[in-house]
Amino acid sequence: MLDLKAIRSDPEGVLARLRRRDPTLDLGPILALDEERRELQKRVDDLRRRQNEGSERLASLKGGNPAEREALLAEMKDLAADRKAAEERLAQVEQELEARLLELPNLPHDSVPSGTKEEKIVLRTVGEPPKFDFPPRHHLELARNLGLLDMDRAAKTTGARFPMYVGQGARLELALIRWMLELHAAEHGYTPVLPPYLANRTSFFVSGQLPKFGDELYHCPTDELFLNPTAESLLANLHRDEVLEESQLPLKYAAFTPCFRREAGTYGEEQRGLIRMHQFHKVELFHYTVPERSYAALDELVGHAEAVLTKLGLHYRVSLLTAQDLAYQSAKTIDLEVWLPAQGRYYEVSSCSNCEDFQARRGNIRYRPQAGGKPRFVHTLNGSGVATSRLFAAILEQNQDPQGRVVLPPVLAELLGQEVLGSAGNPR
RNA sequence: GGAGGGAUGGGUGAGUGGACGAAACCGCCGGUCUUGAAAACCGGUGAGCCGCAGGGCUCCGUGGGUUCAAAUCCCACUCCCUCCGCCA
Repeated sequence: MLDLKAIRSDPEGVLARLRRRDPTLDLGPILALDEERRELQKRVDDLRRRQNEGSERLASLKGGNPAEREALLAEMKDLAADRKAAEERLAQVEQELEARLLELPNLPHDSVPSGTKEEKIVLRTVGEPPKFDFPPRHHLELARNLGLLDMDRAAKTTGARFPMYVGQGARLELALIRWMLELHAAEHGYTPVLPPYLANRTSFFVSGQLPKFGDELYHCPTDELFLNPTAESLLANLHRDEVLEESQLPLKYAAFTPCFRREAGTYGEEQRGLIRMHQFHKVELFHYTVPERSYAALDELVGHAEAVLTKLGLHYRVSLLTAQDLAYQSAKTIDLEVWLPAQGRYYEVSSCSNCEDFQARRGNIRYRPQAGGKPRFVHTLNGSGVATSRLFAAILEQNQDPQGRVVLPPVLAELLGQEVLGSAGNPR
């Protein structure tokens, strides 16, 4: 949520920044509603004041002149009725204003380039794409042949685009998850979290999925709960309505959850294999920081996510998203994209964002400055560290051999106790 | 699922219709004392809206209601705790 005061004090400036992200955005209705709200508020305040004064007089009049008392009582009844009417209109205007404000996305940071999704800036490329003297196989083919995935039976039990990891596939997936969580906890100073996988409506308003992106969420209407689409939603609500001490900051959490997304729409080739699933696994990193530190924290966060890829020896690149490509709640986003040889392109496995005070404002998450003064909103950052269904796909494709086996990177070979997937003795 | 209890400021917690934005304690800030710190003592210290300001207004889980007037009375809901039942 944007700061209404900031909008009011510089509407043109705010609008210009918003339009870098979406040229169709408009502030007119919000400004008009704000104006109306303030007028109504003044009227209600004034009626209230008169009522408060009358009440005091009435209390002091006890046992006094009955006629005077009677007259005052009649006057007070009118006042109460007027106030009630004004309050009702005020409530309507406030509701409308709130709804419109909740629909506005965050302002892009000045360091974010203008442009469309396709115009993102590749900041650096790490490692080299592996060279194959044979046509690299698709991870789906590799996984099927090696008995790592059973997509057909997943389709039978659940439907298309749900993964079923089996055998060594299940072991590999779990090993990756556990290894990433340990890496962030032990080496990067994160507190590990296993949050609930469902959350209530309020939580998704705070994180920004609602009201605009409800279509993406799986909804359980009997209990009014939603399935977690990313642990960001949960972690952004951990300290909702709290006033933290500055000395506690930064708070850094690493959560593992499955992620559930309806992915309404079609995505062509991405629907094949593990690229775009309704359910995938992700270790999510989240920071609560003071505003002054949040952009330094973004760089650190990207580094923590990158460590996963470099330690696995994967080829990937780092991109800065343009204003039009930013997620709704983000002021600046840096993506990590891993190379999938069979597709001949890079796919996002991590998206690291600074949401500044956008989520903090929605969730009323503040901290008390050490130097004294009023509580201020914290800045929140999130990033995948990283999403594993795609990581799994990249490991298979980048490490395949001519026989269709997978030579595991040393880190994973140690975790699984074997160097090659598909070698003799591999349970099928 | 059944029965009961509860929700008050950064924290604990008192407060059952009119001077209550709210006792007390803790925490935090400032001061006295001290070479310095601690302790002790003194003072200050909730959040937000409107206004240039004086100032006004709101907020005691959420939403409604009663009343001239609600933290306080009534209704509904949410969450937490205890006990019983069921269950991995």
